[in-house]
Amino acid sequence: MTGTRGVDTAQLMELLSVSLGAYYGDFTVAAASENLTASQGKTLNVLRRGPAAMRVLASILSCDASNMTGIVDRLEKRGLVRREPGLTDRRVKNVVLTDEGERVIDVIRGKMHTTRAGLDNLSADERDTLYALLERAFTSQPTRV
Amino acid sequence: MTGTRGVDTAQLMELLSVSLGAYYGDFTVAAASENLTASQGKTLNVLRRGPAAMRVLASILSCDASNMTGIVDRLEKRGLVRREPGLTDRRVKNVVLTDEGERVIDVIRGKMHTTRAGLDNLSADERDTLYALLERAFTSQPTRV
DNA sequence: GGCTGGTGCTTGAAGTTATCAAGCATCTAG
DNA sequence: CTAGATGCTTGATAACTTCAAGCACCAGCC
Repeated sequence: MTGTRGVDTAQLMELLSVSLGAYYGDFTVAAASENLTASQGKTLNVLRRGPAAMRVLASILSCDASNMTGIVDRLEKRGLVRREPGLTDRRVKNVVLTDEGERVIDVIRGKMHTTRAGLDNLSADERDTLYALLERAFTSQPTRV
Repeated sequence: MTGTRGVDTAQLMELLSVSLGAYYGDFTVAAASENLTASQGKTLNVLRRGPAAMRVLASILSCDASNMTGIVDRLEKRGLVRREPGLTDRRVKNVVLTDEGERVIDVIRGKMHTTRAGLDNLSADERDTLYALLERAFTSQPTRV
């Protein structure tokens, strides 16, 4: 039962922007409830996967490296993150979540009720399908390397 | 047919953040190529559906109404947008795309090559499925309120 | 060794975004 | 007509964002 209708790419991209807006709004409100800006929240969210160098963070967040300096400064001042010198390359600063930072981002994720409720409109099979489609469309290579 | 099975909500939300991050980065780069910030581009993108009052724009973009004033000011100064007084309510300012504004947002959409290429990894049926799933998950239908 | 070029991060300047409090104009209810 | 609510703007303050410039470090090369 796939063929809902003949959706063209433009319509799909339009719906993507709407979906992004809904997700982003949900995330922003959740981050604000922990007194974090959207950019700070996004940074914690990326770091939840593991430590990352400044320039890697900048690349993932699609911003200039110099911008990350200020964002990480403020997160570090709050004790949510810390900089560790790179082992092999001393120019590199690896940014690591502190325990408190990990706690905060998990709280934020838990507060994304709108997104969670939306996904609950799908069955388990449908969520699997959505996962597989997003993975093919948006990740260069599947997680199953 | 990747056949990923048993995906929990947390994994799906993680992939959503990655996917929407990729879309956002693609959009931001495309907007920058037309000398627009991400917020300005998002505003034009919303207006592509039709005119909208300031407070409606603020609501869709999840920001304070006072913030829209500045963004629309700058777009208006460039001739991409214009304010029109509301017909029934004179407090309302309806923001309308100019022909030039319409041209610019269409150019930006056309430059989102990464997203387009990703969607091209899916078959027509799969795109229909993705559309239906995103619609169910992210657009709030007044089904039973 | 010492040079040279390239990379990773930070600083400073300038503009944009974001929120809040306050204000004006207008609408609506009573 | 008055009172309260709504739509938008202004001003203040902080954060974000980019760019150019600079420092520290790495790599290759004579």
